[in-house]
Amino acid sequence: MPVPPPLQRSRIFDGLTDAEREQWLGRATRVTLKRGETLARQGEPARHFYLVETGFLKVLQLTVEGTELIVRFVGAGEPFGGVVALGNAPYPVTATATQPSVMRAWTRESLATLLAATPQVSVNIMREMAAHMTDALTRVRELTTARVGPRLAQTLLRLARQCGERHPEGVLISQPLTRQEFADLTGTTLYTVSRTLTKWETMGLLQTRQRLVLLRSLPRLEEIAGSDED
Amino acid sequence: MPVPPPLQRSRIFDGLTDAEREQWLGRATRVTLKRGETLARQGEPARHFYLVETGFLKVLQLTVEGTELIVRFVGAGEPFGGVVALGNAPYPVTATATQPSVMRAWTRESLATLLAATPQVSVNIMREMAAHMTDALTRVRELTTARVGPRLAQTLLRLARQCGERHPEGVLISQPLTRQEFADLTGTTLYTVSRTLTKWETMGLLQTRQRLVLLRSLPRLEEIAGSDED
DNA sequence: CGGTGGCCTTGCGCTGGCGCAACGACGCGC
DNA sequence: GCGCGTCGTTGCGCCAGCGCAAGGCCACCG
Repeated sequence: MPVPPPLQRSRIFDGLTDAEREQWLGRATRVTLKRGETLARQGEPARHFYLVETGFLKVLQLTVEGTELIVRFVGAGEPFGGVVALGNAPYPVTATATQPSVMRAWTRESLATLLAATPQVSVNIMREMAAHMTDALTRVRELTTARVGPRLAQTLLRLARQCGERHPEGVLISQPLTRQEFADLTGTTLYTVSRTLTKWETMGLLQTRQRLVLLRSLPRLEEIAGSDED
Repeated sequence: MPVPPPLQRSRIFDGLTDAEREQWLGRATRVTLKRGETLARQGEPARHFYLVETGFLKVLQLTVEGTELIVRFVGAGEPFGGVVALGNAPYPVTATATQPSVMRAWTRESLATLLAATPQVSVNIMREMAAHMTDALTRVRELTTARVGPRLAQTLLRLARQCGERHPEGVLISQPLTRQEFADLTGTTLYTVSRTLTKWETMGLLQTRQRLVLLRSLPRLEEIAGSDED
């Protein structure tokens, strides 16, 4: 049985032999999710470690008052729940499929066994986590120092890196996102997002149709992201 | 040679026998820092893993433009640099002593050897890191939703947890911090911090002398922190 | 003891961006 | 084709909080 490419290329398996990869994948079960279904709920005990085979997840944190924070998106080849499944803390976040998705899942026990056999993977998981940490700190820094314009530009560029598709006229952010979601990611309101995007659209920097955004000039967006103007 | 108490109690060594602890500490070297000296600089290769024996560190992230973000403080018994020392990424942050400090240091190589012998420690490190992640996300959420008042109250309460000392009239934040530092931690300006603290002082919620803050009513501060008023 | 430098306070004017309200566009189901 | 629900746009008023500028307090030093 051939292993699907995205899993082969997952950074989680960096430095492993093909045999070791097979060993991991042989122990996994498959979970399929419909659009909108939830994989893990904040507060529930973390029983599994997941890897996205195909699809896309939205990771949320819910506050006591019910407001939600979009933590990140998880695409093909990316892991979810690695660290918590090792300790015995509950999931600190909720993960929901934003499109039909197929996951590979390992139980805590399999994970422990496999990590003991191939310790390189735990280093890879930590590396992944360190990257998320850097991301989170970048967000904090931007929120405390940058104005809305640059922050929104950053958000667009980050999304382009995470789920951008090459397109004849630029880079298309392949995930449909509402204005509210852009606002949540940027730390502003849907009104300001709407106003700013329409302004940039008239300037020719990008193009929006429905919930999709096509970035037409990465350099100029990077310029905005780096400056303190919008 | 008796092991200093703060290290004994470090969460990093949870689940270890006394002998295993001794094994770790026997491999460590001691580093002493004067006030203001820097232990690790952002961008430098991460060669060591540290544990604070006594003292206090300020962890900063510097932006390209030179603005600095206070990431966290590290007190006695707490680790620094655990994850990066495992991978081969450079330090993502700078750590500076805010008072005379004594550290224990392990090289990458010792760390790898010791972790192989006592894998529980890597789980402990990950747990620690997960806590920092939660902290960072809490900060992001607060910055995007809460007003300055509640955020500042949160900051004070967090500091009280990290380095609070019982005091006949309340809890004293044992670290001297400038208004600018409170502002950096809260995501506001020194002006607003000053105004808010003086207001709370007249209300009897707290008392400031020099750079020290004495919290006199945790319940009322928690109330402010949780509401959307100030 | 007077000077110097670092930190804190506070009055004041200004504005970025929030958020209501009203309306428009689009897709979907019946 | 019509109605309904979701999402996006935009005019407008408003205010939280920023940041300058001026002044005060305090510690430290020669």
